Amino acid sequence: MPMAPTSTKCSKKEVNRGAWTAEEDQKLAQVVEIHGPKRWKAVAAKAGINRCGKSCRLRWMNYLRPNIKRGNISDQEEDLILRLHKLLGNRWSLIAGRLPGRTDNEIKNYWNSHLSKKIKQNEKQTRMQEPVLENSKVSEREEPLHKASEEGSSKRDDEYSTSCFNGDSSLFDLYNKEPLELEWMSHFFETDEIWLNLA
DNA sequence: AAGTATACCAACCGCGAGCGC
DNA sequence: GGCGCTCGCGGTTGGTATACT
Repeated sequence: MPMAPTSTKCSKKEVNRGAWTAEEDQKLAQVVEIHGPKRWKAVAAKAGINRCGKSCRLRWMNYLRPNIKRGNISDQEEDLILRLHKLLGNRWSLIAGRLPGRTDNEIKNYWNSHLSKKIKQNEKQTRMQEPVLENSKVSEREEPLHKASEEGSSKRDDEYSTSCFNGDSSLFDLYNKEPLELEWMSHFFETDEIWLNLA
C-alpha cells in the first residue's frame, strides 16, 4: 500500500531535525500532558516545535515519558535481555515490555553496542575451545562472556548454564533462584498474550 | 598535543499493520 | 474493498565522547 509521504516521512526541508532542545522537550511534554500521547501529527502542530509527529512520538517514548529509567543496565536486566533475546529474537519492543522503565531503543542500542559483541566473542572462544571441552559443562564454555562483564560471579554462571545458553526448554529454570530474585523476575512472568502464545 | 579509531546512543528511515471513512 | 492516515517496530545512520597511537 503506497504511503502518503507527509504522514510517514519527515520532510527534510520543512522540519527541525537532529538533537532536541530543552525548550522543544518542554513544549512537547506540555502538549502531551493536555492531549495525551496520541495523534502525534496534531501534537507536533500544537506544540509549535516544527517537528514531525514521528519524531515527537519517538522523543516522548524514549525520553519524556514518565517512569523512564536511563543508563546503568543492571546485571539482572542484562541477564533478562539475553534470555528474552534468545527466546524472541530482535523483537525489542517485546523485550522492553518485560523491563520496566526501559525503552526498545535503549535495549536495542545496548544489545548492538554491548551484548552482541559479548556473544560474538563468546562464540569465537567456544569454537576455539570446542575440541578440548567437548564433554565439559556449558557454563565452562560460556565463561569468557561473563568475564567480559567484569562482575561475573559463579551464581551468574550457574544461571547461564541452566538457562540462557542451554536450550530453550530450560530457559526459565528458576530452580535455584533466591526469593528476592524471583520477586524481581515476577515482572517478567505477568500474564501476557505473548507468553500465552509462546506456551 | 594532534590525529585517528572506536564506542556509544539519539534520532531518522522505511515498512507493515490497524483503523476509520 | 479501497484509500488515507496514524502508529509502532526494527534497522541504520550520524554526531559526540572517549581511548589510543
